[in-house]
Amino acid sequence: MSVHPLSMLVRKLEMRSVLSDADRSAILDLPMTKRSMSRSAYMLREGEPPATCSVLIEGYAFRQKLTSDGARQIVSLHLPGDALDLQGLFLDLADHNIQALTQAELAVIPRTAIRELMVKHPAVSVAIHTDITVEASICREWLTNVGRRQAQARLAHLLCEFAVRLDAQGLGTDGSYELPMIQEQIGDALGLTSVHINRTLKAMELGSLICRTGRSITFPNIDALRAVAGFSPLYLHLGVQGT
Amino acid sequence: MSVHPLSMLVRKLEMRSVLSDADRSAILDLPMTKRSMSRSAYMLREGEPPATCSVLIEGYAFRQKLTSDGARQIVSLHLPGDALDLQGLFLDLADHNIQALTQAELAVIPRTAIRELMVKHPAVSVAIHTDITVEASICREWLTNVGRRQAQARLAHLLCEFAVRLDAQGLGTDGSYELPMIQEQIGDALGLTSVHINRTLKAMELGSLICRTGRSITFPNIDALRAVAGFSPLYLHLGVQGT
DNA sequence: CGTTTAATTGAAAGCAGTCAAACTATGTGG
DNA sequence: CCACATAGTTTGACTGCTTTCAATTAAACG
Repeated sequence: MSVHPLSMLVRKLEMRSVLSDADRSAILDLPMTKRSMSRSAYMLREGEPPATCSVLIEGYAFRQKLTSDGARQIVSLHLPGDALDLQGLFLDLADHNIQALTQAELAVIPRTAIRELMVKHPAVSVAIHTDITVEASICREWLTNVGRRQAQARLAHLLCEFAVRLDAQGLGTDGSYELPMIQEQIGDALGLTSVHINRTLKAMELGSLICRTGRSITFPNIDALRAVAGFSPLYLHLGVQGT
Repeated sequence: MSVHPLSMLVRKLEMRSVLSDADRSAILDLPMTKRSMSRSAYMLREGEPPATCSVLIEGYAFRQKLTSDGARQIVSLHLPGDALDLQGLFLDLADHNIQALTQAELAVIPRTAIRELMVKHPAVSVAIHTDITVEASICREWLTNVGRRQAQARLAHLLCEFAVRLDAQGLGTDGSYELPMIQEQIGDALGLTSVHINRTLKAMELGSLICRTGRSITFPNIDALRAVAGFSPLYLHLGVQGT
């Protein structure tokens, strides 16, 4: 059964906004070209005008900023079904880089097409703005995570968030998943070094908070993990199901 | 000469979006009630539905999140003319707290009035969404600041940002300003302790990056400060003037 | 297989945190 | 205007989390 490439985006927008049949099909009728990105490939660079807006069909991606002395901070993570850079619709120049985290498949949509869609379908406009706003909320939580939690809690928090978001996109595998990031990237997302990520993972394993086989992680006691993280999913704005 | 309370908001929105005379006066005609907030008073609490949307007329405010073990992270700072919680228009529950940083004057506007305004005036809608998006951009930069810079660069970055934003709102006093935060709040914004803020301020004073008299700060060499911070104002999306 | 990339581990150093005390400013009531 | 209380700043000594540097092992890839 072949699924429409944008159906996951529709699904995601409908988690937080109400769309009519007309809205739905207008989204699915958006003009788009498919594109494959290899691991680490740049989809957008800081300082460039965001020409297009893509939706992740398969694989993972992240946004990233570099400081003047070359350090990297990952500022967001994207799952299949996520729209990359909807915010670029409102800004002339990108303030960050977007990169493929794994080999990825994109649906590339012209900015103008989305703009027109938003004018014709106010509900879609609201849905898109809601999505942008939720992303901002996640960023605030990440800031809190990096600014105010220690390594283990920070890492636990990221793992909890990833689990909830996978579930929300219908990609959940119940108590276990394949983490698409190498330890250096985890560090870049959490404001830590890869070496310390390694040690922290080991410590969490020792504490029976996680089990690892390669890059696949299992959570024997998700409640304990949430407690360590101080995780509360309110900021993901998923409604009651995200509890 | 008495100025309209919302004129600073209009000014701010026009920095990044084009508004017609009709758009401008529609904003100025928004129904509102004035309200005074004393220092530290809460304007919105996490978990609550955001009932209204206020604009800061005078004084300063900040957003803040608390972790489960009581630590606080300040996630944004607001100057006179800033709209507080425009993003609340799209979410059912607040994911953070908003507090007055100093004694402050607000124009409180009903959510519905803004919603109606946005429907009738698409340009205002775009301006508001642009504003929300820029706030998200600032959050990403803060995340990078906290995650990847050391104390002195982190603090220097905050000081640079504050200077540029004051200028942009027409509140600049050229090479010097009164910082509205106590050292503990600076620490909460930067993911550091108040003690360390104190020591870092002292170090920067010794290094002739800043001069202090009470809470007023002067910048004898703003270029050196920017260099220490690795500050680039692109993320504020002010156009060329923010360079 | 050999090569590259990533994970792991150890030892040492450093940045920032903690705790506690002293000092200064600010504000209030008498 | 003083005395006192409170809030905020400053400083010292010590601890500790995280980084750095370097080397080793394991995994992934062509």
